[in-house]
Order: sequence, then structure tokens, then C-alpha cells
Amino acid sequence: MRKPCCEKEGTNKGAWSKQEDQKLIDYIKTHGEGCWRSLPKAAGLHRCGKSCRLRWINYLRPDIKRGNFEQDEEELIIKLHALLGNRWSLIAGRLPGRTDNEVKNYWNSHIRKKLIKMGIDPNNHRLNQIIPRPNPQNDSVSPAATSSGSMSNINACTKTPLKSSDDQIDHRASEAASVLEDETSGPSSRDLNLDLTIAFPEPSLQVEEGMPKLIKGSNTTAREIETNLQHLPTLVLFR
DNA sequence: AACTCTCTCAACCGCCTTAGG
DNA sequence: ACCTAAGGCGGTTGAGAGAGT
Repeated sequence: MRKPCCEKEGTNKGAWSKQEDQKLIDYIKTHGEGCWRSLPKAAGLHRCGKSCRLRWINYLRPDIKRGNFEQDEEELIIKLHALLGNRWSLIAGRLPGRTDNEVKNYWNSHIRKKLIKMGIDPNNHRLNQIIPRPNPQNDSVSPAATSSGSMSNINACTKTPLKSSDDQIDHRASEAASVLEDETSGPSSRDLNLDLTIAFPEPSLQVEEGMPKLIKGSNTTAREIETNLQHLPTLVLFR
């Protein structure tokens, strides 16, 4: 049995009160970040150290940028997600003032659905849609149809059960997919004129010489990532 | 007005990684 | 080299707000 990270008894859980926030802010202002394990006791908080850390990082830190994501931030998230996957902390690291939790939530509640609606698989950023062959009997087929059942793979790739909206999309997708040919034999989606015209602010990806490695535990440098971004075939959105 | 459904996001959980002895 | 504690991360949950009926 793994030891719990802190004593469960006597610790508060759930939403933080103003007083708790203030105690945490005051303590960190005086002593700085770190030593999360011992912080709650020292600060007079009945909270788990991890909870304090999370509260500070995700909410109380003075440099946090709150409010809606801007268009360029959203585009950057999509682009970085295409390359890094669900490495939220890495992605958030490229968005000043944003936290990994915020980016993750925004991805799950907004971007993911948006991509699905656009016929893009949010897991691999590939287009799901193909143009159905002209067929008078199937004129009503949605153009957002998927190929090779890849839309249903979206959910196969995630542990979370389908929510109702996704369910509907998935249902429509598989319905449509059933009347369409496999991507490999049909016209390639790459032939589509999918100029979605989302301009990407290139400067935000500029990489300085000698920049530290971006991915923990790997040899991938920021420059390599930038190169990969340029060659990534899945990033149709930003071509 | 009351109820139900859906969505958002703060917070928690547990695993993995890292640092220090 | 190994062990342990602490930090960090991504996945998941659930409360609350807002929309719909």
C-alpha cells in the first residue's frame, strides 16, 4: 500500500476559503515556494501540501493570466498538442500566465469539441472527413463523415466514457462512415481545399539558440520541435 | 417557478520522476 | 546502486452555474 501524501484526517478538502487563500499567499510571500509538505503546518493551513501547491500554481500565483483564451493562444495550444500530445505542462509552459490545468480544461471543454466539429480527430489532429463520392442516394450524408471509423477511435483512445454530445457526433460519424469508402481507396483528404485560414503567430514559436531542452527526459530541443511542427503532416489547420 | 440537463473548471487522486541520503 | 520522500504531472471527479423545457 502506498503511503498517502499527507494525513487525510483533519485536512480540509474542496473549495478554498478566502482566509485559506490569504494564509497561503502570506506564507509564500514571506517564505517563498517550496517545501509543500511542511508548508500547511507552517502556514496554519489544514490542507494537504499537494493541495496547497496546486492552489498556488493554478490560482493564486500573481503572474497568472485569467480570463478567456485568445485566438492565438488557442491556435498555439492546438499546434503544440499536435506535437506534444497531452503534455499539458509543456504546452502551458509556452503560454505565459497559463497553467497546465487551465490549458487541459480548455482543451477538453472547448478545443476538443471544436476540432471534432471540424472533422479533425483531436487525438492525432488528422482530418477525419473525406469527400463522399457523388451518390444521389446519399446526398444527405454529412461532409463531416469520418474515414475508417477513425472518429470512433477518438473515444477508443480515451479512458473517459462518451458524453452525450460526443455520443451524438460519434453516432453521426459512424453512420456516415458506413456509407463511405475507406480513406485509402477514396479521394485523399489532402486533396481537399481545406483552407481553414487560421493564421499562426510564428514569433511565438521562435526558438533561441541554446534554449533548454523542452521535453523532460528526452533529447528533443525546442529547435527540433519547431522543425517537427513545420513538417508535421497532421497540422493541416495551419498550412 | 420548478425541475432537469449540460457545461465548466477547481480540486483531488494516484502514478511517475527526481533528488538526496 | 538502492531506497525513500517529495514534487510534478495527467486523468478524473463533482459542485455550481447557466441553459433549456
